[in-house]
Amino acid sequence: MSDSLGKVAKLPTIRRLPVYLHLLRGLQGGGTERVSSTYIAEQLKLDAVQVRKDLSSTGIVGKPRVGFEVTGLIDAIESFLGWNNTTEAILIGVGNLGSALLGYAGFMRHNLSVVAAFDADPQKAGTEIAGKPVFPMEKLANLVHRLHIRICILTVPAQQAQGVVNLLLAAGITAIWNFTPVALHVPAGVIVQNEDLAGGLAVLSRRVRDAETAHPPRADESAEGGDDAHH
Amino acid sequence: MSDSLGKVAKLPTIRRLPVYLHLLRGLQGGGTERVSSTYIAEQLKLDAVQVRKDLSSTGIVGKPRVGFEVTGLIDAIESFLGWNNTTEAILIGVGNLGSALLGYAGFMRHNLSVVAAFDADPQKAGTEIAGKPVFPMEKLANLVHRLHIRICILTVPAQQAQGVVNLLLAAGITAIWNFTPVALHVPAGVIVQNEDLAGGLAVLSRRVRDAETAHPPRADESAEGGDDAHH
DNA sequence: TTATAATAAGTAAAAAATTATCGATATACA
DNA sequence: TGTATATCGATAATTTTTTACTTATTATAA
Repeated sequence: MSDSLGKVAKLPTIRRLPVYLHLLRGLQGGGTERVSSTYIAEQLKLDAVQVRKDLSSTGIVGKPRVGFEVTGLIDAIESFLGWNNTTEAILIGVGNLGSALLGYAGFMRHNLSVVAAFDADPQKAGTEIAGKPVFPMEKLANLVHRLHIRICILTVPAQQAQGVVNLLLAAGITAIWNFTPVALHVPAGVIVQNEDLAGGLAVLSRRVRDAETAHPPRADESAEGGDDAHH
Repeated sequence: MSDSLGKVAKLPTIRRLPVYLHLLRGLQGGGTERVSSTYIAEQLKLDAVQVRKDLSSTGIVGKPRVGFEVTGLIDAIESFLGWNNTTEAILIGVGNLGSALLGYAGFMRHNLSVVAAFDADPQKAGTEIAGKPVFPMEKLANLVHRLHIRICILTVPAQQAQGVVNLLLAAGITAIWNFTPVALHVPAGVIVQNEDLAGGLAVLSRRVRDAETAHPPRADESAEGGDDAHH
């Protein structure tokens, strides 16, 4: 029921925290010092009670009639997520998606630093992408060991996913951010976070399909009804 | 309670459907004709009852002692998601992530076809990325209108997100797959599917942090305890 | 100093999602 | 032909998540 820092927060809450963080950083940049749950809820189209509950799970407390300190909130969320100190990670599979993630500035803002990339294609070894060196797979074990890397971003083709994971496990990786559609097989204690884009596309597709069957598309355009939900 | 095709399925179920689909396609490729919920659950580390419930929401029925027809299941899931006929979409913002998504073969497998990309940078206009033409923003309205495009993949920088969305709405777009961390403001009836990667990273970070506080990391490696959950 | 209004926080209720239980059915095998 | 067993489907129980409601606190202004 209690946690080392803040209370227990469940998955949907944790997923919303970065959204709050983004809004709060914007407010901070604009010089705002305090913010109410009501305001946040309005901006994010959420329920004010839910906002308060989410925020309270990070351990922060607000003042009645005043709201929350923007800076304090940001700190609380960041420390709750472990985003206040940099974590190093590697990335495997420098294809389309892998290359994009290497260049994705968002990571640094969230204090995940990709220190090296790997690819099975010998052509890619020795090159740099977005300033990150790409190594051949043979160097994986050594480098992971030497730098004490724990986290790996996995962006290899589906066919190779499990094979690569076996190498990762042998090298000592304990957390995998899995962008492949494969259900990875790992021993207990190894964290796998699945981030298959197909899931989001499925939800979008279904909602589009529902909207269309509700009011079939005609030659002219239309834009009413339906609903805008969060994932 | 009932739907035009299949029963109502809630978000978590819909998110799992592509995972089933991936497994089923693999089985189909291997020549397997029938599969049981028990087997699927085992492979995907899910509960067999949940698998049956998920599948039943697509309208398919299985046979006791036999299981489900692999091909029938694939068809059912695809048609439930609207993935049996191609939908055309555009993409806006040809940065790192946008370029990657343009080249992401996964889309075609899911019958979402990106027919054109747009970018505010005039340098990029006229080029091609992954075989897709990149146009300047001025051509947006005309092209969307002419091709009756409804769906847009949004991969622009956060600062420009809402501005671009306003253009999209004016052009007649009714569904946005939003890869920015911005809470978009759209009128009722327009579908926004948020796909911020920060949410997944937050869950991963928190799980790593939890695992570390549970058994603090020492100089040597370790890999026990914890749990491997789906998002 | 007191009244008022905005807001947080705690408690309770409702809804959604997951997991468990049980009966029915179809195949395999004696 | 009859029996055993794997599997589905439906119902129920549990847990999680969201929403609603009530109480308490604090700044503001009369």
